[in-house]
Amino acid sequence: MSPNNSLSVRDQIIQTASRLFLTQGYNQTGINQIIEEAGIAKASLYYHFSSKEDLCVEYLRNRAKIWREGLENYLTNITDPRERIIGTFDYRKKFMEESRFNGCSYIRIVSEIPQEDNKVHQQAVAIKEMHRAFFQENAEQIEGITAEEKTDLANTLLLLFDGGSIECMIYKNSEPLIDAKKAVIAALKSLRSF
Amino acid sequence: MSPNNSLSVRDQIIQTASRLFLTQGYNQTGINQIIEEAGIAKASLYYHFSSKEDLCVEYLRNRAKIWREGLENYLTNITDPRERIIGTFDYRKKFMEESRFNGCSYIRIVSEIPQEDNKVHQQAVAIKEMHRAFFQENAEQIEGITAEEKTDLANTLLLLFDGGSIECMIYKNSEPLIDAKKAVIAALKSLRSF
DNA sequence: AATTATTCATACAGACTTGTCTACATACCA
DNA sequence: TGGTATGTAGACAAGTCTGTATGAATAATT
Repeated sequence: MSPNNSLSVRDQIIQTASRLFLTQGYNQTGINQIIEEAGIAKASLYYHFSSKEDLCVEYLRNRAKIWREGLENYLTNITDPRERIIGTFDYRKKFMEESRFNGCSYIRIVSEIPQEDNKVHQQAVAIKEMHRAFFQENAEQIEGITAEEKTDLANTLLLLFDGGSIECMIYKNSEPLIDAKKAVIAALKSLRSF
Repeated sequence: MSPNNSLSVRDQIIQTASRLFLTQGYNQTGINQIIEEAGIAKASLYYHFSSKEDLCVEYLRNRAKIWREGLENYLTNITDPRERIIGTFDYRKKFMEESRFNGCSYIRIVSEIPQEDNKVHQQAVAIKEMHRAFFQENAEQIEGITAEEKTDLANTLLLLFDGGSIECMIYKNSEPLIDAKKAVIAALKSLRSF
């Protein structure tokens, strides 16, 4: 019975909160604006989420899920680890464009909430760990290079991924991720086995 | 006549605001906390700065100045552009350690204030431009490579610089900047002239 | 010596914040 | 038919925030 669409109230809250957190920032978005733009009652928000922090944790989980599922879908049928790595940067570019260059939710949140004992902060760091693991796994599947080269490659990929994501936000265009992809290809080419 | 030291009231405000903006974030730091911890009156703050935003702009300018002067000093007597580039990552590591891994003020501020028409946001982007120009200038001084290679190198350096800075904040250690330096050396080595 | 610049302490306005509560309506399920 | 889950509207508490105002004291400068 949502006014706009067929989303459940809970999903309507998550979707509106995501849009506002991304375009305005977490601390500059109030509960009152969320409920107003979502078209739901305040009591409904607090029925589904125990606090604004809790809502933010769910927002981060949801963003991570959208990224993960979208990436998996994008990389379907690509098995070569080098191609999967390059494809990840292509998809990141697409993801950032679809988010209107506000997309790196975990960097944004860690910037806004630097306290390590905060559960929102911790959730953001956990998402970062997911990205690290992804690159580590794919680097490990590259054959003909040493373990050290694999680790170095994974670290470099993560740096280029984060740098590209953050610069997309700063410059409001996706050039940095094109540059990052170039650097990734160069890094892969400099490996012995390529 | 400051209680703690011999700083002027204005410098005392900047210093306290810098510490709090970095450790707590801009939006989670109130004017009242700044004046209390700086040991000055509220009227004194508004005598020197017309608003909190204005204070934040000065904070960003001051951070950029500290970085720029510290880097120039660190690179004294180093003329080879490759060595200057590598030295920049060494100094970034040092800088981040001294800032207790909260140091990338411009990324933090853009994350907190994503509105492009905001003067604080604009000042942060201006700092980023300074970094871009620095890498561009040094890349251009490398001899024996094409103009395109110079541009690609500068872009890669900026990505690794930002990625390393942000990951230092996320992981609260300087490993990412060690990794970034490694990647920089690899990128320089892969150039024809090296 | 007189003027101006700087600083103090503190009260206050006005708007905002998150979260609670009341009271009621609807939907589903047993 | 009765109970539970989910929803609405909106008032309210209790605190936060930025910025202004008042009125006096001290320091620097001319």
